[in-house]
Amino acid sequence: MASPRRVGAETSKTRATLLDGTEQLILEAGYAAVTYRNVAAKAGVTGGLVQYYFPTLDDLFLALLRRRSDANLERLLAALEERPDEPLRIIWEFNTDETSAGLMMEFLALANHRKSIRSEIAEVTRRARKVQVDALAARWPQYASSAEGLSPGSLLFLMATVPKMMLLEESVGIAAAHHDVLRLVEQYLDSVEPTRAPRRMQTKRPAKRKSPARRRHGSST
Amino acid sequence: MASPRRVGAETSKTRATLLDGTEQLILEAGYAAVTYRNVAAKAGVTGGLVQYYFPTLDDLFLALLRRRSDANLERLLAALEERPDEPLRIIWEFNTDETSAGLMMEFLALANHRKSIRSEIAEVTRRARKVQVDALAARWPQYASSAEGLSPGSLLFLMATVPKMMLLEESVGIAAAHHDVLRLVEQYLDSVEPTRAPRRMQTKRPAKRKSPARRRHGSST
DNA sequence: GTCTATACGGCGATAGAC
DNA sequence: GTCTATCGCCGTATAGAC
Repeated sequence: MASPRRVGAETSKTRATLLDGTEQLILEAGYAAVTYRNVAAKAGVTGGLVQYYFPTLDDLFLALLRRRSDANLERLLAALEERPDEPLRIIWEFNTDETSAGLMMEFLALANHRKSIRSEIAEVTRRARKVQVDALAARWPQYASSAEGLSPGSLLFLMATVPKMMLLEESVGIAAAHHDVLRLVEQYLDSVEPTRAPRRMQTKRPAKRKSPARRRHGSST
Repeated sequence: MASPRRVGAETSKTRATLLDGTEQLILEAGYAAVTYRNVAAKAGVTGGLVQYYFPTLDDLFLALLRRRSDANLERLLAALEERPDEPLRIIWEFNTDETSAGLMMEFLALANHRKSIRSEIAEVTRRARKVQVDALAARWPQYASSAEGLSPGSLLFLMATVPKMMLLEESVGIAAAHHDVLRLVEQYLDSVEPTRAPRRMQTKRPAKRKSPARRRHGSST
């Protein structure tokens, strides 16, 4: 039925390089800049070769989305295991990661007119949400009292959604009240999830786990 | 400097029809479906004529965005004047409007790779935010006590942003915790903004101002 | 398994005919 | 005010070289 076209191996180094370049391209110029010719130029190969590994652009986007979200999920699980006493801070930081949020927003936009992306986005989001909501539910008494009617799901929705919306707005140049919101959240985090070293010299938050700098290779960040 | 190309009159009826069709096209199939050929086919004219009125696709998108956001702002101002005692409910309803939110999300996505859209989106968002934040600030004592550190700006951010994020997620098929969040918000609205008829027979919210149904012509909804 | 060359129809955009 | 012709770039498909 489906075309018996030949496709490059998933373990190919070239394939990984193409994915790296595509990711960079999306971050720099938006998903619309992802064309066979652009991706090929970035990697110094021909367009046909890109097509050899990714027969359609959907295949390329999908591979990229999967690679990125698998890495993200791993990162999330590692952090939750490493700092079991502050899941909410981890959730906030996880959803504040600029690179991932930027990429995810591009994919969300892509989802509007590429069905294959839509279902995959829904799937990976559900997976990530489940991990996070379970982490909150496990220590729910700690958070339950903070607002009447609050559930693990709704708290997670806010903590996952608000930073993404802030990043989205910032990307078009709107920053109204973002600072206020940030203060509000940090205040809330301090109250429901006091850190082991309760007071620092500054009002600064405890350091991020890792620099969010863009590495060229995909398995981190 | 700029090209001295000929452009159709802004008052043209054909022009308005083209805008209507484009809006419909975006809602049905995403902004990527907006091509001269598609828009022309929908209106039963030739692609060249569409280009006569909108020399570039940017011009078309921009005209659409302006028309829609002007209408929205008018609608918002009218509602605030009509029900001066419940600005927060109005803000929530305003940002929950499906058609507008869907359109705005498409434009937000578009903004990622069309600079002209980006700046216009920022501009209209700022205008709408200002109207809303002023409405809240005017009766701030009523809301100030609900959470420590809450400011008109941050409350508005949440009330404007949360429903949009819910609609965005729903559009890709995610509904996790949305019901919980909705309950939470309604509970909050009831507490800080009790309606004049304080208790109904049902738990139902007071009726929406207007059906959000899609009209063919753009000056409403 | 990897990679190149070439072809096709649809696209945005431009210039200019009617 | 309306419409056609044309240009260069796009995704995609295929055939075949190494």
